[in-house]
Amino acid sequence: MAGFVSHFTNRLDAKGRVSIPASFRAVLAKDGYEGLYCIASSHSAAVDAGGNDLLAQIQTRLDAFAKLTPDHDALAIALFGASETPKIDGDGRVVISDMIRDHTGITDQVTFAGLGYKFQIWEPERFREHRAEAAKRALAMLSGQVVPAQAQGGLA
Amino acid sequence: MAGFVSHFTNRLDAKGRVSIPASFRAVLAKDGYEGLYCIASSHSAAVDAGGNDLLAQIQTRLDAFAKLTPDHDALAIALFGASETPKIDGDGRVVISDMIRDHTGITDQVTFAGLGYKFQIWEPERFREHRAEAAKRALAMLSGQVVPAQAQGGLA
DNA sequence: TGGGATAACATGGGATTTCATGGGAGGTCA
DNA sequence: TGACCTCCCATGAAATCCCATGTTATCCCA
Repeated sequence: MAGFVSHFTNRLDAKGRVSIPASFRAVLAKDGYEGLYCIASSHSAAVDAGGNDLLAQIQTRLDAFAKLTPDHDALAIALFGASETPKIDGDGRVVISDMIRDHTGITDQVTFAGLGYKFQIWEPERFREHRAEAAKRALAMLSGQVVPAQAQGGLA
Repeated sequence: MAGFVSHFTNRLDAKGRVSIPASFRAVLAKDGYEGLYCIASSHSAAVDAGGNDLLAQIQTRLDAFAKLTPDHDALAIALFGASETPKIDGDGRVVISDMIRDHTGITDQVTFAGLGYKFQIWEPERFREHRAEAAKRALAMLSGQVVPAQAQGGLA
């Protein structure tokens, strides 16, 4: 399975719910995580979302520090404090929380963008801009003008 | 399960009680600990809280020193002396003790912040400040500017 | 290959449950 | 006897469940 692929835009209803794209739900089901794990992206107006795979990435970052130390506490607050685990209802929908609205600027529509091991939640217009920008960078990278950074880059 | 995730702010009632967020109660129930284990954080104006998982971490710290030694005694007094095990009532509430008020500055509202294996109890305003600070540190840590301390580092 | 039958899916809304919060009554300890 | 602590019930708001509907994509058979 290719993971979370492609992008979709769905409407928010009067109760603040959106349908998660069916293909993304299928990936989540295979991953085995109950519900959805969401965390505000530290470097863009998007929210990262996924299941156990995404959670494992974050846990790995935390495990580099010993528990009960100031470093571990600070990192855990920064990561888990900016996280949420909304439930997915029987129809495959989640409610968009205030935290997500604030961080993304979402009002009445939501764009879901697949990134393989996770997907992102965007306000549609901002996603369009971000995507155009990303396309430029991708072109530069694929043409060899940018050298891959060593692992240890920022989260996500 | 991701453990204690996200953060919530609840109001203290006239009797000094607060509701523990339902999602945190669910984690505690799964953990199997009866009640709640609380210990003042040694490095911030917060109180660490959790169940068996937190208790095990503390025990591990203690086990690094041989029993019957002055070091072990001192650490045990420091740790357990700053601890409490408040009861959780039938509605999922606990009474905020004087020790917690003194250590956190809580007056009429309480913020619960998830850190995975434990959660912290904060005075809302102090939590906001601490979180902003933690976000900065996290960025530095994740970008590799801070070297992870080896497990077994000081309790700080 | 065309086109109708079927299934999947996003969306809307009513009904129900959960949850945080407030307050009363009985019990306990000093 | 009075302050405090449990246990229990009440309530309003918010979250969740469940069913309905229209539209689009998929399937199937001639």
